[in-house]
Amino acid sequence: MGDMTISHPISAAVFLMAKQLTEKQFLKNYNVHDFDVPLVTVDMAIFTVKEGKLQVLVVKRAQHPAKGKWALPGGFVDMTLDKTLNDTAYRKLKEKTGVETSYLEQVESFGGAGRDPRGWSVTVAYLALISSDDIVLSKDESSEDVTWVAIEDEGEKVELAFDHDAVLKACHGRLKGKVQYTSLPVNLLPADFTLTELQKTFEIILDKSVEKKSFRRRILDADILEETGEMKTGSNRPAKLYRVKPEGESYFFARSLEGPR
Amino acid sequence: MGDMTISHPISAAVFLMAKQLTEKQFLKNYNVHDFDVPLVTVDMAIFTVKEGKLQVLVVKRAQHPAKGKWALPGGFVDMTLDKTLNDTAYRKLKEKTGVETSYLEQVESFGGAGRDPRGWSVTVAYLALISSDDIVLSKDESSEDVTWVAIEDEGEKVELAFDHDAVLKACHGRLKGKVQYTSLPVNLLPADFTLTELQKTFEIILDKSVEKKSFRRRILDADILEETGEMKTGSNRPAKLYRVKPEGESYFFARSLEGPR
DNA sequence: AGAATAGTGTCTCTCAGACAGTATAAT
DNA sequence: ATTATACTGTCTGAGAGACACTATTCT
Repeated sequence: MGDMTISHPISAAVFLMAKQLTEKQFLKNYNVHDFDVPLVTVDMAIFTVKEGKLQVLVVKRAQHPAKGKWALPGGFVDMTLDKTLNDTAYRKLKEKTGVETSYLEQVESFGGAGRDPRGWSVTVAYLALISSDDIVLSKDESSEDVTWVAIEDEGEKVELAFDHDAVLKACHGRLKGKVQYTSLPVNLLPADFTLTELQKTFEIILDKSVEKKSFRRRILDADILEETGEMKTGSNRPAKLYRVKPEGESYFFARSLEGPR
Repeated sequence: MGDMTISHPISAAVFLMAKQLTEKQFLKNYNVHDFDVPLVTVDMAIFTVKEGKLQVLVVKRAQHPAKGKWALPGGFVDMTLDKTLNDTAYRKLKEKTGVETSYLEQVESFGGAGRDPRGWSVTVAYLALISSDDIVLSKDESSEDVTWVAIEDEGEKVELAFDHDAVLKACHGRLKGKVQYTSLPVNLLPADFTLTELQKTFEIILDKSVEKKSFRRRILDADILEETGEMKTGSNRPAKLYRVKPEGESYFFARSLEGPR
């Protein structure tokens, strides 16, 4: 394809013409390719709790750049498929995990000249939470491998391509922060769960223990769960099963968990 | 970060070649303009408190598209001037207000096919807080007018171009949300201020009154301010002047302001 | 002196932490 | 019966709200 780029940032001709045109005429003459523009991607930190650990999904890149390196799943906005950035995020989530519905939240955008060797680029980072039950990992032509890696608190283990260490850190930070004063972790569990399971999930993310009575009081008083009527057996005393009430997935508490005195 | 998706937008030729190339060769052949890419802009909600009201800076667009309409200040990332998105934001803030340092926070990115008539576009929204003392408004060739408009809570008055109503709403929402549990409003005041002035600022943003004693206890116990030693005279009893300690500008409280019982 | 604004004393209320106690299952 | 897990009772303490009180300046 011929390179018709005019150097940064706007051609003088186009600029001057713009002045006396109607909007319609202006748009007719407007061509994105007259500019140097950043690349735009969406990258995701898809978290789950598995084997008692908070884990994040990474893919091994099958293609340049950073071929063979681990990275957060993501990709270019597809201007034909995606009406919004959220669409891109949902599409990527679906492609990698098969999951349709789960908690999705935009975290932060990273942009700069140095973060991708292809040039000035912007990535919009998303955070996704899914139950490890729901997942069937699947790779596509862009990744030669997909796997979960545990987040060992302070210093994630696998080294990631591009600036994905920073992206992951931002997403992990957001998750940890919000767990202090929201009910977010309900989105990491299957539809029905016990209070002990929920508490364990909080503890894993916060990487500290939570006092049982306070926890139950807090969650139950918030009135965001309802009993399913079923019990979970298998351990010793059976435990009540709960499910999230509609709208209960992102309750905000007025007070943060404070941790031990 | 991006994998090379085959479908639109990449040319099949480039894609096939990529497969057996080294990264160096790949990058040599890589050209941003082979793709249809979104436009990327930064837009800002610059807030200040003036005349007892929370106000936001808007500019009247001097050029297409949306010529003659009010909009949030912003513009394209300048790939030569800006090393990161934050640089773009700082540059825009400086251009419009002359302010160098103030509180700046990335809020959310908005992307979609319909939000700008020039095509699929992404804007990274930033929130800035400045003291109304520091400002000298200045327009440039992109705006024919610049002004402050009061945010009349629930339903901002001036109608904004593009989807800037939504962008402003997101920024305003973030501000209001964080004022519940942070010390953010200190960034809206001049360097030295009294506790009453600070309280008033909180009240203006929250659009509700705050109890005096609780407020002073909360702020003082947080240990984020220091006395300047000076007093502010002019009203009746003089008031102690305080300034923000280093690192005190974004203190997080463990409990939210709760409002009247 | 009276008005206005700055600043304090102190009570109540809510909710998190602590921790011991009770309940119900598996073995 | 013992053990393991689920669940509760109830005390303490931190910090927010309420509101009356004192302090210092102005007119």
